[in-house]
Amino acid sequence: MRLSRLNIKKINLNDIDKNYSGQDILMKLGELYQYESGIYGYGNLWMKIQRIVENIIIEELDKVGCIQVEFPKLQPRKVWDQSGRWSLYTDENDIMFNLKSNLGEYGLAPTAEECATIFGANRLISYKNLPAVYYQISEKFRKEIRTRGYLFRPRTFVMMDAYSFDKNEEDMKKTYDLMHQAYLNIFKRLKINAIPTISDNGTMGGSVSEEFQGITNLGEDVILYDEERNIGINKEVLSFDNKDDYLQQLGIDDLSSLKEYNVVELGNNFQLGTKYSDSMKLFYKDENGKNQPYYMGCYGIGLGRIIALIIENNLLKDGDSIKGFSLPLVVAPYKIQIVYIDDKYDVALELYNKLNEMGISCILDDRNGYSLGNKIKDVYTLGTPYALIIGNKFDSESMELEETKSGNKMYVSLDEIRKMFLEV
RNA sequence: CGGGAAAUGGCUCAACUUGGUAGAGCACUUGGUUUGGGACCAAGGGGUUGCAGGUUCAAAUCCUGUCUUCCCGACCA
Repeated sequence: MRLSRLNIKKINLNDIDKNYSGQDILMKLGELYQYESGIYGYGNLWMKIQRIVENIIIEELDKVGCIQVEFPKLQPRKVWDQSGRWSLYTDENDIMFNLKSNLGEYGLAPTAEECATIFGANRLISYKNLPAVYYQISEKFRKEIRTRGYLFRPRTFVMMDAYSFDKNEEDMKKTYDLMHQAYLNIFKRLKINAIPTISDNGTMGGSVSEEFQGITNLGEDVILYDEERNIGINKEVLSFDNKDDYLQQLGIDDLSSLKEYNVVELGNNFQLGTKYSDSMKLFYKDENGKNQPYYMGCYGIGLGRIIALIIENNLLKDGDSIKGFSLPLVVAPYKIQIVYIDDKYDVALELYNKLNEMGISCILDDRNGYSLGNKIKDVYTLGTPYALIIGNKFDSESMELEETKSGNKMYVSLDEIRKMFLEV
């Protein structure tokens, strides 16, 4: 990408939000825009990162046999009436945006159990079709009473939600475990420390659930973490009447050995059992041709939260002041940002073309009127992991490559760059 | 929904206490000099101070209402 085409705004790093610096940098650049509380527009950088995160999630889910689909964002009321959750979501919890029109009443998807169950039941007619897992990655809409932390808790956000169908409880648990493992793989690839955590089941119904909590000092929740077994327990559980049941279930008897972390909920998985199959009266035929309920599970991952967490957890600081951030290589849409002094434009352009040909995506900072120093500073504000600096002493066999996260500089040839980025 | 805070140019803020019709830095435009770690000089554009009402000769400033945004809590696949 040529930076002259991106039209980012010049920013003053003294002005940025001290709490959510990374996201505020994107706001000030114009790469995020807030229309009103909790409703955002996303720029090039955010969307490119999102596509990468999506692809990693898709790859890992496909690996365990999940099927990518898409359910409607505009959901007819009758779909929600079928499970009896319309009033729960529009009155009692008042979480769903709903609207009336001359065509009828609708809700903007806050989740999709009903749609998924209908969709699944339409084609999972026989026990021979089971198990099955359908998932989508799409925007969700929720009337969050209080938005918070930019994209950590907005009112519209992108989420992966999956729905599993099984013959019985035992199979449901197997699928649940399979998804658990897929989640661990996803977070591992994203370089995020996400801890499987026990907590309250909420209003989803079903008996078993777990959260995947990402460690960040901006976190809303507090968990106690058992490092040895890589399992956490939400601190709120300790105030429950039946907290001993939870602790016993986990085999925890000494709370003092657990570490406390602030976390943000990145994923949440549930064993739903037959709740939706029963309430919506949607069944499959067993070996004897009799109706049987689906044992379902649902599984969610918040993409926006993942991206926000990655950005906020990888800030670059100079003392107390924020310089920018540095994306982990796996999620960086552009791996290298080429900055040059004006009379080295030809060299820079040639390198830009060669890197692109090699399949190493990069940014060419071809803006006019910027000093080399200006351009280097903007590498940090865009989060690009590496800066290729082309100055007076340029030597094609020993080019200056700065790793922004560490500030370390190395001197490499094009061939060595190829090895670094393509043969990892 | 309970508690708190703030609304002044694109951004971050000042002026409000003690009323006299708005100012700085950054950003933007033009010209010139710079160009290796967020340069400089000169000129210029942009705000009926969130909205409505009240007090007053006079309101960004005082009073009332209201909308919005942010923070704490409650809530929350």
